Amino acid sequence: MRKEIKKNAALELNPNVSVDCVIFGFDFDKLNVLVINRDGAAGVQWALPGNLIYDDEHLDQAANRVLEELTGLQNIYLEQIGAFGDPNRISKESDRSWLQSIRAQPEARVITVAYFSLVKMEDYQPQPSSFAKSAEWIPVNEIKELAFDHFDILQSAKSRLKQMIKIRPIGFNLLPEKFTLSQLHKLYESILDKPLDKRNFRRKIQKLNIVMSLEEKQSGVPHKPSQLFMFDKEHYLQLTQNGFDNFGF
Amino acid sequence: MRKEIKKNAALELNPNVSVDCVIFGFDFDKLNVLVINRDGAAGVQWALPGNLIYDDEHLDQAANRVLEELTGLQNIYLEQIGAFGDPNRISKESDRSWLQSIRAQPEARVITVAYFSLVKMEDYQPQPSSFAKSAEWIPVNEIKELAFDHFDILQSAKSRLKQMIKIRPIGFNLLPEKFTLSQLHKLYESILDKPLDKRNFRRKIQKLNIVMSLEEKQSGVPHKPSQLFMFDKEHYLQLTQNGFDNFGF
DNA sequence: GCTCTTTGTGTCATTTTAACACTTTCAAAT
DNA sequence: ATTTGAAAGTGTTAAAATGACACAAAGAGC
Repeated sequence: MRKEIKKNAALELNPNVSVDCVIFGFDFDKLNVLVINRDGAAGVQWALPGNLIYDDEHLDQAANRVLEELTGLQNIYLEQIGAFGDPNRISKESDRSWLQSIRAQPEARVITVAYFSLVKMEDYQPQPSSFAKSAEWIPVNEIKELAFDHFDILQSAKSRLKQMIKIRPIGFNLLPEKFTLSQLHKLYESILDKPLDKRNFRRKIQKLNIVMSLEEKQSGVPHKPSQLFMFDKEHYLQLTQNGFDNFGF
Repeated sequence: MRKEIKKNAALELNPNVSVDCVIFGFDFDKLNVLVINRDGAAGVQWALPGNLIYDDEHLDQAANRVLEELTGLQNIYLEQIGAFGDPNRISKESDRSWLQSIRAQPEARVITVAYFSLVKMEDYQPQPSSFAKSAEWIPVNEIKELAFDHFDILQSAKSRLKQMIKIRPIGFNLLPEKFTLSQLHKLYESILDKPLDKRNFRRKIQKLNIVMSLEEKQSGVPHKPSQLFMFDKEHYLQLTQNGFDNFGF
């Protein structure tokens, strides 16, 4: 009988726990984050996509759900950053009133579990004016403020990404299937936020054996066309499993 | 007025969020974890110390509180691992009945936020039979099972510790103020779970400039007495702040 | 003074890193 | 057809880091 009650509760939101996603995308030039906007009194205000979890839902499931509800994408690289739970996280008045409009219990103490995810930007171009909430890609470095404690979460996400990319070749999730080494190079520079020597970078990547050069070349570019590469899943998996200490740039 | 209500709620436990602590200690030979025991039908069952959070409490505060309630220790190194929230985490029958006995809402969906902490074992020796719950240091490698999802949490804690110790010199939190290089050496071997060449280890540590050799030597040991060292806070802080990429063993 | 146990130390061959500049290839413009 | 602009691609060298390896020194206990 207790079980029955729980089953009925299946579709109930847990008022105390939410997930928020820091969704990174790379436009071949810089790192971007997908944010949703709300129109407030003081102009546009950005927030990370997120929502309360359902009572019978895994945290990872909830994050995937939020991601899919927003972008329609499935099977996306997603990793937990951690829990954020300052009881005073809703300090700004604008945050308060926003919550009033979307939550059944706007004053509840909420712990949020943050995730970061890596998507290929080509896979999702937000429509300029979609229905409920409109989303937008914003360059990471241009973001100075976000709702709630989302700016802190973003900072954590950035540093976690920085850390992870030195340990595992997750950067590939941000690139299309075929890419050039220059694009990969630029990607690493964007994430690590510092210039990397071109020749040393290429040497290091190639020695890892995680990229395979294709027969194909770029075309239509007004300069020497670049070799295209794919990444070598077998070696990649091996490396991610064995831990792979040394990607140190 | 809303505020008043919140104030009254200050002492209320949030039924949906708990913290659990993986408390590591080093006995100069191997890594240990502090677990609390419960007597069940099927013999002794260990669990990580943890509890529900209060509604007005920071997560970090809650973890510190749990740690202090159990050991009396304050200002301990503590770092969040992440949130664990399998809705089926209470699958074992023994877990269920235990919860019945300690929680007001034993069936509630609980998200737990896990922390790992590093303490000097000399600072806390659990009394063989303290009052409510008795705690015990158990060698990490001997732990095969824990209540709830605590075993998963322990695994995460171990791998996080492995990771962190390569990036920051946090190992010092596990040693007394004065220690020998052999002790430090053994500590690293225990955490990384592999042998490290003695001379190469010493070379590397010394080059980092985070240890200062004291004038003092070990005494009373039936072999050549070892030089004692302290760690150099200034250099340590510098290194932890600047990120410090390369501790790679 | 002999034994046991742990400390403490140096070298060398190999690998890894960082710094650095010029030629090639294509498209577009003239 | 030739020129121009823009990014691709490529190798060497000096310095630093790594990993492998063995033996003498110091004290306690007998």
